[in-house]
Amino acid sequence: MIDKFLHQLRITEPELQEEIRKNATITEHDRGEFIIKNNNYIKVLKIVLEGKVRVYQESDEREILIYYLNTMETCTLSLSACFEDCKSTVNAIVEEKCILLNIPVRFVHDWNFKYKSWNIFTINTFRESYHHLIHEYSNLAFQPLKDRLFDYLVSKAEQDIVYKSHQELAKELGTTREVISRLLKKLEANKQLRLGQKEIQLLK
Amino acid sequence: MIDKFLHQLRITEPELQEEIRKNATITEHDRGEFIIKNNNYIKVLKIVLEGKVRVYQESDEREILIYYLNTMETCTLSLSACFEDCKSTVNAIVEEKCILLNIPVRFVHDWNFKYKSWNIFTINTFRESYHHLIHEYSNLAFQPLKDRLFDYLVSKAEQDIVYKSHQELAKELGTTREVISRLLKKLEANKQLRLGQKEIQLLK
DNA sequence: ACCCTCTTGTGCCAAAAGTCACAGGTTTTA
DNA sequence: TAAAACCTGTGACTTTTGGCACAAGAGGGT
Repeated sequence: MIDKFLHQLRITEPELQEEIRKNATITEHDRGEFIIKNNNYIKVLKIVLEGKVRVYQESDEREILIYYLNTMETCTLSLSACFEDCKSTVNAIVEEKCILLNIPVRFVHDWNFKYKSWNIFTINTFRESYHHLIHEYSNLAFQPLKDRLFDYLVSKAEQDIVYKSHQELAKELGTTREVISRLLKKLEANKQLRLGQKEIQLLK
Repeated sequence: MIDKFLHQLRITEPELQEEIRKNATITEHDRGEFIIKNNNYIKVLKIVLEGKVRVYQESDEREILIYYLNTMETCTLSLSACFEDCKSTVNAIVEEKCILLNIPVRFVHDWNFKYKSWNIFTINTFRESYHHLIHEYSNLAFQPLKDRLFDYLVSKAEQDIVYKSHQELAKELGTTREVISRLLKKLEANKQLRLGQKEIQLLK
């Protein structure tokens, strides 16, 4: 399991491989479990070896998706916290049963200047996250919700089907269930999709 | 001028100082000049030694502020581009006459693993920008425009006064001039500020 | 079969934000 | 100093989004 991770991230230095094996732990988590909670200190960097984690911000009853962590991805905010002790400003919850690699923060920090491949990993994580977030940011600023919803469905579809409830979509897009229901109805009337129970089929 | 920069960023390695002096150029730019244009390739990392630069995204007639670059700050997106050749997705325009330090991208990339202080500079730039952007993102998602406007004024005030037109505020907050005018009127009626010509005085 | 929870649909109304149109200031500049 | 360009205010209207209430359907478990 770790080998696959080392390979995918192109971590080739034997010393670094050894350090990771020695200092990292592997844990399993079921759907619904919190990996990171808002306002808690971050002690370990978590890398998703398998499964899916949803990272979001909340405010009162609303939520908004920051990003999903898929296989071989790490939480950029945790990574950031490795460079300066700080509290989390987000929540992370397991969406699909997952296996995590946990690396205590002090190593993450040291390795950055010690191992070239770790340095690249760090920089790339920041870069990709930053670009992704800017993109989401301007979508949020410029696009009407209807478009954001449709784009989101397209991006999340597997074989043109999205298996999510309206409530889940609402939370990911930072709005309420009724609004999503109505917009979906409009999209259906527009023949852009077909609605089922917890199942949205994209057309064409 | 460069010395001040080296000192502020705690760049202590003599070799790196030497490299910067040798390879970087200094340029001056007047208000209104474009530093970076959307869709252009990024060839040099620009660091603001003096002055102020506004970095924003645009869509049709609308704009939205990504961040301001103040003294001794660099454009995170340019920094990112140093690690992979790519086009800019933003515009950067000079707001206050400024002096820039220009470093060709290939150096920026190499120095990251070669000089510890440069590595720290890079990581810190990414970290701070990322946190800032997440903060803006959830404001955009959760806060009504009226609150965003007021918070923005507070953050931009010098001695409780903001010297900006409604049009400028609209562009920075991603909305239209009329909306800003009306919200400002409400805030004035609410005794939170007093309106003048291109001048908004915050009260209390 | 029955209960409970989750899911979806929708009517009605309110608030927030955007658009269009126009009028009268102020500042810049030629 | 007169024209042009920018700045502010505002009425009237539309669209978008949100909040509340209620009803009906689906699905799971005991």
